[in-house]
Amino acid sequence: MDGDRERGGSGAEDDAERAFLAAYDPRDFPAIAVTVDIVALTLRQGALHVLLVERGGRPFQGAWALPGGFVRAGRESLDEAAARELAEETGLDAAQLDRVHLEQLGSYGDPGRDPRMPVVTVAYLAFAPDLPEARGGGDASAAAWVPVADLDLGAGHPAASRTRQARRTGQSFTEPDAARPRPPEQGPGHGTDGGGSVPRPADPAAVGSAAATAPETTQTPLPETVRARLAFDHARIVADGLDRARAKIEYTPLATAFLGAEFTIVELRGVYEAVWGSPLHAGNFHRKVLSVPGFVESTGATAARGGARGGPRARLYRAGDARLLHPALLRPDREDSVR
Amino acid sequence: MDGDRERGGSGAEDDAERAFLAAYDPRDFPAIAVTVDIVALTLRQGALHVLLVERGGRPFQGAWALPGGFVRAGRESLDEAAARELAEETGLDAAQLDRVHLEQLGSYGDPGRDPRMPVVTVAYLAFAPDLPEARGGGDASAAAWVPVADLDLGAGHPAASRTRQARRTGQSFTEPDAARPRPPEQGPGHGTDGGGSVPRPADPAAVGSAAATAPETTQTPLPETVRARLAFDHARIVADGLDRARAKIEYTPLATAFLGAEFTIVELRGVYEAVWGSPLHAGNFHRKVLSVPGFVESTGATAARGGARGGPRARLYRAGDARLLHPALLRPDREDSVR
DNA sequence: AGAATAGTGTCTTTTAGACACTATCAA
DNA sequence: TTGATAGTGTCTAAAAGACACTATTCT
Repeated sequence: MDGDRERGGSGAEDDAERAFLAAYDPRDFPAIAVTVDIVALTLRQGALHVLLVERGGRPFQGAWALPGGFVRAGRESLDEAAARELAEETGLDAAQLDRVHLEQLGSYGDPGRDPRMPVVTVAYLAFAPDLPEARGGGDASAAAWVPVADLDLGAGHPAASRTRQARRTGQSFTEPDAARPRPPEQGPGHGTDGGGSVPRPADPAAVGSAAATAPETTQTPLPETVRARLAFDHARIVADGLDRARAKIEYTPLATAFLGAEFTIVELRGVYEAVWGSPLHAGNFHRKVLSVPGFVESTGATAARGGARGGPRARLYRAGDARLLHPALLRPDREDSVR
Repeated sequence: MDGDRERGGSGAEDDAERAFLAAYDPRDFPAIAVTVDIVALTLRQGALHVLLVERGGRPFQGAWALPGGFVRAGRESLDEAAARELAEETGLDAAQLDRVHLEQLGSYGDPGRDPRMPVVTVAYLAFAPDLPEARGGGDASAAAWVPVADLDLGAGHPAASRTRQARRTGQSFTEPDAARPRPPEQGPGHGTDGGGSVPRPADPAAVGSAAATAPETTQTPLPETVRARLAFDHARIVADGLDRARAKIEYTPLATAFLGAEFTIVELRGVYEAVWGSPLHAGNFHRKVLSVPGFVESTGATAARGGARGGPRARLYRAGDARLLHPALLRPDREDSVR
């Protein structure tokens, strides 16, 4: 439903329609502020990072929040607003933005989520290749790519995964998210998606090649405040975004959106390991990726040099033309605990 | 991001925070009307139906639209607004509503989607068991369950599936949706979901048992106007909802939400066939459903009578406690055309 | 009696995953 | 030279799907 449907009237001639619209007063209707917020994910040094901004104003002054802003009513679509805000916050130009995958995540409008007024935010999820350091552009006092592992997303675990699905079912998580079953997506509202309680540990410290590829270059020492909870309900939005990302790379080739135009299978595996938070079998992963039609296509070239500590030079690939992976790359570790 | 972050200020003491909020004027911010619209699906006589209301007022007077209405700013969550509107439109009480699955589908806010003013609608998707005839309650002049097959959802095909994903990629659909690969979900905005262009036809007229179970009881002769395009962008929202529904029953036990508390495997198969629009192998389906842990559990009882034209009495089951199906029931027919 | 139907058995193909192995390259 | 690494081969188990078959019930 859109707008009212109370006021009657009969006869649907164009003239009457035009007259009606001319006499229409939008202020007769309840209004809510509408914003977009972006969960922008990227890989830096083999670890998953999310773009956050430090709030310059109240409320939650000094706290970290998702980049975003008001939708320009009637002048842009929600998608356009999200792209615009992402560009403003990252300083990306149109060409770079083109390489970023952007999709709607869901809307959040609980009363009181913003203490000032009713605000509905339409959250977006972005997958970006490694981007230049965020300039605290726009109106944020600072912007930074923050390792997802450093966030406290509300369930008391560092890896940040179990969202309200898990909380809803009352299951207690004793393991990081690698053990979660694949959650098909859905809006943030209701749902039947699982959270799995899984007994078997999957050593998160040993997330193989992702970490291996990256020497101990501790970039931007992260502000203490990041460990504090995010502003508004942004912790939940980020958690939902991570859930979506983890599910999405199972069925789509979107993992390639985290990489450059050309990449090796090992780098691609690094994406999956970083997003899923668990190591994958190198040999099987390699064979599987090549067996999915349209996932990647060979460039014929090979990487400039071999593995970090030796080994043959890896072949280079670029993203294929598939929009869906078939067969899919299912997450391991969901045991049979999908109940 | 929520609300402004421009106005500076330092020091985050609680008193200052309170003072700030007291002095805050929400009218400083651009406002947009926010509504919820519900794509409510159910099965009637073995065919998938969607709940529509006839618009009593302008614009689109006399056209069919999704049920929905304004969100009561600050007084209810989006989920609550959707549940309220659904109850109002169907006349369901709380107990019945409890058996309806409701989840957020996505938000739609293109400029001009409502000719009167900027409106963002948060669409919801509902799966309901066969409900009493919709009373044109609330403010709609009429409400009716309309067979999805009778809708013209914009791509020139009766089955209503290919959405803007297909249009975006410029693929031309020559087949109904049975041939679509499984689309992982995503918001309505961007995406990489496929639309598959598939050569092999899957006779949509022969949707086996679903139709077979239902004798030729042509219910409510459908108004001519339904074949006209839906109001606003509701055709696209319905198409997105159908896509979501088709994907969702692959990985979740939500197909049971279309049935009563107790059901037979054959009835469950009818749900899949109606939603996917293609016949399934009875024997394999039966074995597969029973092999998925937590999908259904036996009640011990059997149906009152056997199949319509003979056969043994089917056993009765109820929904199990699984939130996800593992292994999933993947849609057939996606060929290898997932590219 | 005849026909349709619920449910099971069995076989083949595909896919997932474990493991072993070779060839290549960095240090 | 040593050791890590890219990539392949092979085997087993799980799952998908085709087909045949039995037993039960309606007309």
